[in-house]
Amino acid sequence: MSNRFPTKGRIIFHVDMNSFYASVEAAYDPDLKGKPLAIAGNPEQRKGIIVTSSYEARAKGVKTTMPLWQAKDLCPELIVRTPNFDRYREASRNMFEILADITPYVQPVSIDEGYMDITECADLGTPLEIAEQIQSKIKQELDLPCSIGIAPNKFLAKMASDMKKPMGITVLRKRELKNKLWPLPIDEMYGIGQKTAQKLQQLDIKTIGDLAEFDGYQLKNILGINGERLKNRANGYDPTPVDPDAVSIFKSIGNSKTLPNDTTDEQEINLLLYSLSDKVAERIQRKSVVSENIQIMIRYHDRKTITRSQQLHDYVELKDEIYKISSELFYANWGGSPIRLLGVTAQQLTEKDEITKQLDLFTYENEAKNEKLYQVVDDLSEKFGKDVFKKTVKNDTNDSVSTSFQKDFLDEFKRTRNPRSK
DNA sequence: TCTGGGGTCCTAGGACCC
DNA sequence: TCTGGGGTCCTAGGACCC
Repeated sequence: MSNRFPTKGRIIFHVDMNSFYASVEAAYDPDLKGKPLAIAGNPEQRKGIIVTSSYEARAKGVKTTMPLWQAKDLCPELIVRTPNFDRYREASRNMFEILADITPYVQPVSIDEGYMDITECADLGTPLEIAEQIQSKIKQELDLPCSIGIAPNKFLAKMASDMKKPMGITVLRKRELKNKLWPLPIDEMYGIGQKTAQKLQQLDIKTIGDLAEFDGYQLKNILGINGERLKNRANGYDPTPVDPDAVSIFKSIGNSKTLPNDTTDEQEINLLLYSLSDKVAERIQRKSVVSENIQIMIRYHDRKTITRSQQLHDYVELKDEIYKISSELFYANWGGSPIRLLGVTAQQLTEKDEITKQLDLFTYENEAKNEKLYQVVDDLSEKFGKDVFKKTVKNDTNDSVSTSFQKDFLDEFKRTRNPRSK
């Protein structure tokens, strides 16, 4: 079978919305256009940090994650709005629909950016024409600005979209790397944050070009496998495909919250753990997945953060199950000092469809029609108790009953059938 | 009276198995 | 009288991104 995602001679777009939240607000309320605008949380609740700001605000030095009071010091005329996430989600949906009109090979990476593989879209025009078409459609229909990078792979497209903002379209060809990419300072490279930039500075690597030409062996020693990858990217090599399905595969689903004030009050802590568990449960159920591992996060007064997780032998999805585990983890690990933030995350997710398939006895029945199999099931049923189907009644939201196998049983079952697995 | 909340991927050590 | 080598799973933490 031929490769669905050719890695040679591809044409990749990176579409990046410009100061997305601020732009959506300005599209909603045109009076905000051309003014220094910031989206920020409520300072009363210790969330007074800048989430996004307009270019006019950025010109005054306002930056993302800056505390609100600091932003106002720099820009006293700053207009501040609290986030309207429903608005942003809708704008995002509309934006991705415009992209999907061009090709099905669209990979959203966040609410406001995504990759497209337009290699097979030659009949729609040149890449530049297609990019112009997308950009003007998003502007006309949604009143939102974006920048588009055009390149032979995702990394270069990402770097290209950053080169001209707002409303830029930048083509970055392999032969242009030396002139366009290599002169950039190392900390502007995607994948290089503060820590890595520091390490590289010590090796006298100051630009992406320096990195591209640096000794690969030494890089690998210092940065591990990432060193190799970064050097490859600096040389314009990135084979990763545009994967439209990537976004739907969640590895974890979590909620966390910074408290209005640091606390040791157990009632407050329990209440928060419960509401976080509730939110996580609601989200995993909406996505029709179940979890085999629950993690909690505790951040203390001094911002020191610990995580503790529990590997489960059963699938969980209900808020009471998640709360119980979170609570146990919390009390087993809390030292008693004041808490700034709590988080609950469900990990090792499996789609419910998948487990019902996996766990459906009839699948095995068809697969191996022999008596021994039934013997195995009988033996194991005896060992694990008759009730190998675990019935769980969802509380509150509805009366539905979900049925699943006990995981222990399934593992044992599989092992018995195929001793080589595991 | 600094530093939110949502994620992904990688690493390193220990347990355990063959 | 001396401890190999490969592999997987699990846990905790760190780096990075938007």
